[in-house]
Amino acid sequence: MIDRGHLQLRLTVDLAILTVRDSRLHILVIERANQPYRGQDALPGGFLRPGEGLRDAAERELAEETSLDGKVLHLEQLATYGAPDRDPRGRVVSVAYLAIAPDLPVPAAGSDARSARWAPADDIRGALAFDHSQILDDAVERARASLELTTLATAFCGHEFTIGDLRHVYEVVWSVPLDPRNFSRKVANTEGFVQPTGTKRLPETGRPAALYRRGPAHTLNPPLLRNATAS
Amino acid sequence: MIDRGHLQLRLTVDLAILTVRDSRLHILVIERANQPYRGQDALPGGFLRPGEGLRDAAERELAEETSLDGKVLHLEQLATYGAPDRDPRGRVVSVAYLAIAPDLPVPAAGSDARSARWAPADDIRGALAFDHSQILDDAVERARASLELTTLATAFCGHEFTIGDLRHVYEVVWSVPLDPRNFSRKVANTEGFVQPTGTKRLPETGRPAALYRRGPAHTLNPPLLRNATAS
DNA sequence: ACAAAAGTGTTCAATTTACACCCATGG
DNA sequence: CCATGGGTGTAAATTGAACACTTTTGT
Repeated sequence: MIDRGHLQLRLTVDLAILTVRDSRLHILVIERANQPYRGQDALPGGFLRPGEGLRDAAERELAEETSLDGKVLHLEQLATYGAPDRDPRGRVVSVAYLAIAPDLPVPAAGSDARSARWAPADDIRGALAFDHSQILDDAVERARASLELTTLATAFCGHEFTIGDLRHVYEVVWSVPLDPRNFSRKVANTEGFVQPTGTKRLPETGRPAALYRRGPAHTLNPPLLRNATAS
Repeated sequence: MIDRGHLQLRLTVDLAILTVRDSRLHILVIERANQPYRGQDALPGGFLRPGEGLRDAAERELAEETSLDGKVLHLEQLATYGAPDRDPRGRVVSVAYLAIAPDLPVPAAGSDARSARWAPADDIRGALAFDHSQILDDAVERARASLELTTLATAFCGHEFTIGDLRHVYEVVWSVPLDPRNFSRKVANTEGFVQPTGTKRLPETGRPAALYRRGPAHTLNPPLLRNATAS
C-alpha cells in the first residue's frame, strides 16, 4: 500500500523573516553557497527531515541558518509553493513560514549562517532565487493585513516597547504616517493589546515614554484599519 | 545532486468545499472506500501528480471526485498539514484548498465520486478521517474572516443573486442576524462589490428583488465587520 | 385588501479625525 | 528657556444601528 507509485517529492521549509530597521521593512536573506543560484540571495530554509513536523522544521531552520531562534516573537505558516519547475534540482515543494523579529542591535549574521544579512524588502524584491520573490511579496502583504486585525505589530518590537515604537512599526510597514495622539488612544482602548510595565524609557531628547509589554489578546477588536482612501 | 538522501514524501491536495444549504453551512464529504479509515467520512482529495502544480491538482480533484468543476466560483489555498503521523500509510503532507460553491439544486454526488454528499459543518465537526476535522475548522474560520474583508460571499451565491441571498450567506456563515435594510445600503455603497443586472426575481410572495452579479472588486473597502461584541 | 419581502428616509449614538494644548526631560 | 517627543481634551465630521415607513408583487 505504501509504494503505489505516486509522485515522491522533497519538501523544503523556507522562512520569510521580517523586521523593521532604520525605518524600513527588512527581510533576512542568505547568499547561496551552492548551485543552483549560487551567489544569489535567497530566503533561509532547508529540507524537511523524517519525523519532523512543518513548524518544527521552521524552528530548526531558524536556529540553524540564522541565530534568531530565541529572538523571533512570531512564527506562522504563510503558504505553500509547488510549481513543477520552481526548483531546477527536481520536484521540490516549499512550505513558507512568516517570522517576525524585533530590530536587533547586531545584524543577524549568525553561527552557521553562510552570510545572513538584512535586506530592505523594497530593494530586494524581484532579485531573489527560486520563487522567493513571490514568497517575499506574499509575506509583506500578509504582514500588512495582519497589522490591521491582530497584535502582530508587537512582535516587531522587543519585549518592552513604547507606544511610539509600536506606531513606528505601523508607519513603516504600511508606509503611511499616523497621528501619534490618536494612535496612543486607540491602542490604549483596545483591550489586551498592550500592558503597561510601569517603567519608562528616556529618549535622546524629550519626555520619557511609558513602556509596555504585549497583552494577552491576539486579535484586535476593534481592528486598526489602514486608511480606506487608498487601495 | 538530486538524490542526496533527503526525506522523500508524497503530497496530497485536499478540498474543503463549502456551500450554504437549508440555512446551514455545509461541506462536501466523501465516504472512504479503502483503508485507512474505510467507511468514514473524509474530505475529497488525492495525490499530486508529476508535472502538476498545486492548484492544478486541486482543480483536477474538483472535477474527478466531485462534479463541481464548473460550479465552484472560488478556490484558494488554505494551509498545509504535515504532522509526521497524520497518515498511517507513511509520510504524507497535505495542501488544503478552500473552495466555495453556490447552493446546488442537486446534491453533488458526481460521476466518479464514491459517495459525495453535503454534510452540515456543525454536525460533521470532529468526525472526519485523518486530520480533516482540523482542516474543516480552519476552512470555516477562513471563510468567516474572508466575508469581512473580501467579496467571497458572492461565491456562495450563483452568478445572479439578490441582496437578500447575499445577506443570507452572511447570516448563515456568521450565525448572526443582520438588518436587511442596513445591509442593502452597505453593499450598495461598497464600490465594486455587486453590479445590478437590471433584471428582477420574483419570490413566492412579496416584492420582486433586483438581481446582481459579482462586481470587479476583490477586497471590501470599507470592510463589513462582524459585531465586535462577540469574539 | 392583505401578507410578505424589498428598499428608502430619518434619527440618535458611537467612532474617527483633526488639532489645540499641556507634560517631562536634556541641553 | 527652548527643543523634542509623549500624552490629554475637545469639537466637527463621519459612520453605524435602530426602526418607521413606502414600494411591489401574489393571492
